[in-house]
Amino acid sequence: MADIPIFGEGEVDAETRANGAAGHKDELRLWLRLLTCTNLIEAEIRSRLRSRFDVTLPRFDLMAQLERAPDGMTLGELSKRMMVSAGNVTGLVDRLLQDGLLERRRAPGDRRSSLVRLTAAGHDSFRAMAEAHGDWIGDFFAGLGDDDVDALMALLGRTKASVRGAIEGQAGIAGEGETDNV
Amino acid sequence: MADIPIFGEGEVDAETRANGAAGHKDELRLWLRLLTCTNLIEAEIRSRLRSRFDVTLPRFDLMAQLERAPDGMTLGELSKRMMVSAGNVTGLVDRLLQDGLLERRRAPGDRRSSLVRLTAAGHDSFRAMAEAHGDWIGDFFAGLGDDDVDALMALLGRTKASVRGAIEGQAGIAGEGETDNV
DNA sequence: ACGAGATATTTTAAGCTTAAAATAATTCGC
DNA sequence: GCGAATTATTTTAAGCTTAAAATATCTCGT
Repeated sequence: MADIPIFGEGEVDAETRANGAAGHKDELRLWLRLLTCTNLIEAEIRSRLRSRFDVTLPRFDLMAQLERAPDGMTLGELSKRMMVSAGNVTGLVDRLLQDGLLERRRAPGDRRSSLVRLTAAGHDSFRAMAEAHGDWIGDFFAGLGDDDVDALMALLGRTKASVRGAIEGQAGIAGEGETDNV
Repeated sequence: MADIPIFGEGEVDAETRANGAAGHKDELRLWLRLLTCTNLIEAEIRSRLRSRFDVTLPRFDLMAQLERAPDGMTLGELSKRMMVSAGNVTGLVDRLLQDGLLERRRAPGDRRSSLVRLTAAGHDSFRAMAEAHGDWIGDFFAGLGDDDVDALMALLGRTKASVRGAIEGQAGIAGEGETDNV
């Protein structure tokens, strides 16, 4: 098997070869474009955070989660919200503690877990970064009109739902109750 | 400075606080949604590649670049196309060589660089993965109609242009000649 | 109160990633 | 040809990331 095309669809050969047998060419191109957009933005944010604030993106993300939780948050909750592993959070928190941006205390009712929150320094530091970050994002999307932004939001909302459907309900459990938090 | 709101825009307070002073709320939400979609898909691909093919996503990406270059490609070219650092490619190539999926030879006219390409085993291995990969992508976007896919492609195209404009031409060099390769 | 299972976190091992410094080879101007 | 600047790659140091195993604690049924 191999050399003989099963379906004849015009210029299938070269395209299908990079594709697998089924016809997912458009979706594949869409995925690559989505990935390119995200990587482009993410790399630039990463680079600016590093050069202008000497901070990594994961650290910024963690601080962003904490900024609206004045009473602190458990590592487990951070892990869930950031969609990263628990071990990852352990390391990030360690390093932020060393930098004096976070403080940690035992959780009141549960000796297994602890709460972390921003220190005053951490809060100030984050506020400065967040302001710049917001401006950068504004600039990145400045070439889109309000209607484009709305349309993209809607389409990405459908995309997210489609992906979640494909991942979770392999057999079709549709109306997920998950709070969207993004 | 700080406590006194400069503009009064209704429910500004809570929103602006997470936002910086300017009004980038919608763009910020758009960015987070874009990021969520991409992360969702990427994490699932990563997980399936690992569990079903025992391969990492960077390795898969590298092999994908090589698949259409039967005569091989330099590490520098791989670095450019994959949009990762040169040192990164060095390590990936090393590991793929060890696994027998790549072969390496000196570049004909330039003793600084070398060419790598897929071995027969690497090619076979990639083809199997690429077929599954294409199917997964098809499933992830199955909830979108053809019109949605087209609309997304177009909007993401504009987004990419907007971001590149914001990054490169800080002062406005618009019509970049770059081949898009994605 | 006991123990089984669940939950929160840490540790470990391996790999990915980058920026910056180090090597090595090429190109180009003169 | 010589040397300076450029280019290709590797090395290094630091941090990010994950899955899986290990700890510690909690919850619940009985």
